[in-house]
Amino acid sequence: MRIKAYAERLLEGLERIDWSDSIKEQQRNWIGKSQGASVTFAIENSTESIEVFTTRPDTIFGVSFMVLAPEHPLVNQLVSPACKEAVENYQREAGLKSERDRQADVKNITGQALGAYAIHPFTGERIPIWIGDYVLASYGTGAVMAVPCGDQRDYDFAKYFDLEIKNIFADVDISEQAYTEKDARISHSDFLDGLDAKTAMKKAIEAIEAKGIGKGKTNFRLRDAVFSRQRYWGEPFPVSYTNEIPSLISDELLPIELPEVDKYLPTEDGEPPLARANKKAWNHFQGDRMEYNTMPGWAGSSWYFLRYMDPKNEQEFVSKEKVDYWQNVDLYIGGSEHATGHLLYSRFWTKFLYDQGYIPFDEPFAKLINQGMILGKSAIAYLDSEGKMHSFDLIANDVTNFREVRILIDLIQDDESINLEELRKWQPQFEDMQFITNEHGKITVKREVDKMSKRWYNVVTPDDLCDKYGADTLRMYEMFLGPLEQSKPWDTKGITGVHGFLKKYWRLFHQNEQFVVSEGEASKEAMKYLHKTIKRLRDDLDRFSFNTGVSSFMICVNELTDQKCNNREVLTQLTILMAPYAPHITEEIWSKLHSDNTSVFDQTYPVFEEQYLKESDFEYPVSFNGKMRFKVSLSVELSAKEIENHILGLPETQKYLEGKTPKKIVIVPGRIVNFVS
RNA sequence: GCGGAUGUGGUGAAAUUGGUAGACACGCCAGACUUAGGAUCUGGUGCCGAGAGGUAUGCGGGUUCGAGUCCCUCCAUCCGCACCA
Repeated sequence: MRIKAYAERLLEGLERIDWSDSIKEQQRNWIGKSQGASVTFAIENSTESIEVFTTRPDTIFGVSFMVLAPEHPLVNQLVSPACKEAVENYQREAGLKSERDRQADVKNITGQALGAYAIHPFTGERIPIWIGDYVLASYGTGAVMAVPCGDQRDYDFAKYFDLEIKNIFADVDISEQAYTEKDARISHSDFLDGLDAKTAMKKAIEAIEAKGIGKGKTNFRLRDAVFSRQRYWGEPFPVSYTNEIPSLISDELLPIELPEVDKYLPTEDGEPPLARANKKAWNHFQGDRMEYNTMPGWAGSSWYFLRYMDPKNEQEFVSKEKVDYWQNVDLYIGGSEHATGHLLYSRFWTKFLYDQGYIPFDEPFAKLINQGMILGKSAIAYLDSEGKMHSFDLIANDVTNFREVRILIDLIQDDESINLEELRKWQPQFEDMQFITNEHGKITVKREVDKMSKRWYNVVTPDDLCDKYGADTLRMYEMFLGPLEQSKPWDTKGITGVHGFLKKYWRLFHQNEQFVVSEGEASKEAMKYLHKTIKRLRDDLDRFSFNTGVSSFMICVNELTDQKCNNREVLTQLTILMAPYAPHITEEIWSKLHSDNTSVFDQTYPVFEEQYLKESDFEYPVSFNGKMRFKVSLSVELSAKEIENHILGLPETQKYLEGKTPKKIVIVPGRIVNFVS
């Protein structure tokens, strides 16, 4: 999949979508755009040449050697007879290491001279060519022009192998390390002398292009992706082979379904699992054999949302009409772990389909919210070298000589100690374990927050809570925990608060276990709180602030309880308002409010009306030098001058002014009063 | 190393455009009703202080009548990428 061809547009599109900075930045990093130039270096006594990519063409006069990746295709041709053996040894060693290992082992500088020389395009100087595994075959051209004065890795390499380090920066000391800033003037560089980096870069590229040895170029870190997997679970390709020549299965036979196999494992001779299927196992078999590879996970995830618009369409993945109507996804809620996988591929596919004219948009998800993960609290116990378990509180300041072992969190009691009886039964290794207990005879554990995972024994399931408190309580508690985007450890300590709230809501409708609501007009106060709540919830919902939404309901129910309000109209509106948050209890209440078999979910959602909130007075906080001292309730009708006069006349004001005349009086009607002295 | 995010009570957190810091809960304290409470209700609860008051949003500075919020420096924690030329 040539995702690289879309690199520039995948970057540009980020400007137009409402995603978090962190995800956008992750995608930018992953795409890894760098601008510079490609330069071709001729090779002494050879018709071959080496192309390099550099982001610092301005430093071309600082080149004192070149480094190729050990796998570079020219290495074998260029190596001198004298260096041949050493080079081959080096290549073999580098080949043994995986790319990951090579990248992990950064500090270890290795390399080998080829005994060949390139020619500097401007100075004509001989430049020794080396190989080194700090140069990656898969990035750029797999070769670099080394400028030790301006690049720390080149500098380290040069120091280690005692290669020349030219200083081409004016007034910069490079005796200890390379100078990687771009703010020095260029020197010892012929036509670039005296220029700043930016100008020099432009001029260097012009010179390189004029000489016909290269051009300005943009490089991307992003790599093209293989679109096949040697796994069972994945969409099968509609492809068959005759004499190993592939051909497409015709449309009317689609879809090709996964065939049954005896095992989901590769065959003995290394073919993918689908090779296990016999002819009859395929719903349509053609040619000598079917394609054995399946598609990767992101094949379907990249565009499934389009299919949702038109799931029964047998002719197209989505009809023009439907996709024109629905357009792209307005809001996508998903985990940030998909930042450089699904979320990038999906953008790529969408752009491709847009280019092909199938869909009218080129970004799949207009707004993205990353919900935080609910984390688990692992319990860690400590074993000494003899296998005895020590209470954590005894050894907390030094655990270096202990081995950590994770304990099933169900065995941890409220005081952070292990239920030892249960522990012995849990796993055989603990059956005869000896314990070094604390003064209470207990073994405490250390708690650590991790992703929930079976291997950490820190998984909690919501089932018990659901049994105990009901689904509504659990649902609202999850919302109440904190901001949607924030990760947090699962902690059920506060769940009784939400449960109590729902009971309090229930009690608004009941007296002595009888359902009682009053008819007639609601009080002004009750309507005010109802509409305050409607407004708050509307704003909270706009911000996806579910935690404050739940608290808005609590405030409202507390207030209505205090007012002893059981007015039918007010409680009906509140119930509709709360239905999305606590669907079960509100539907139950609804059925008590209405005997006509309607559902609370079919009702019109309450709309905020300003008129109920009109206040005649505002309680002004009166501050002196920014410190709030007292409050005074005044009509909202008053002008700033009238407020000032009234407040100046108050005895408290005179007390805090201590007889002085204030330098300045700041009055913001409807907000604050501040005296500056 | 580069980039992103987050730092507020004992705890989870709130404060939407700079305008009463700590809403709403948990926990804790005191009380009521109870044989009992993991039920319900009332009051209190940032810290220091008997009080008046002082002080407080990671540290330090700045802008402002006024800063959790804006600007600068630093620190800590978490996450992503990392020999990318």
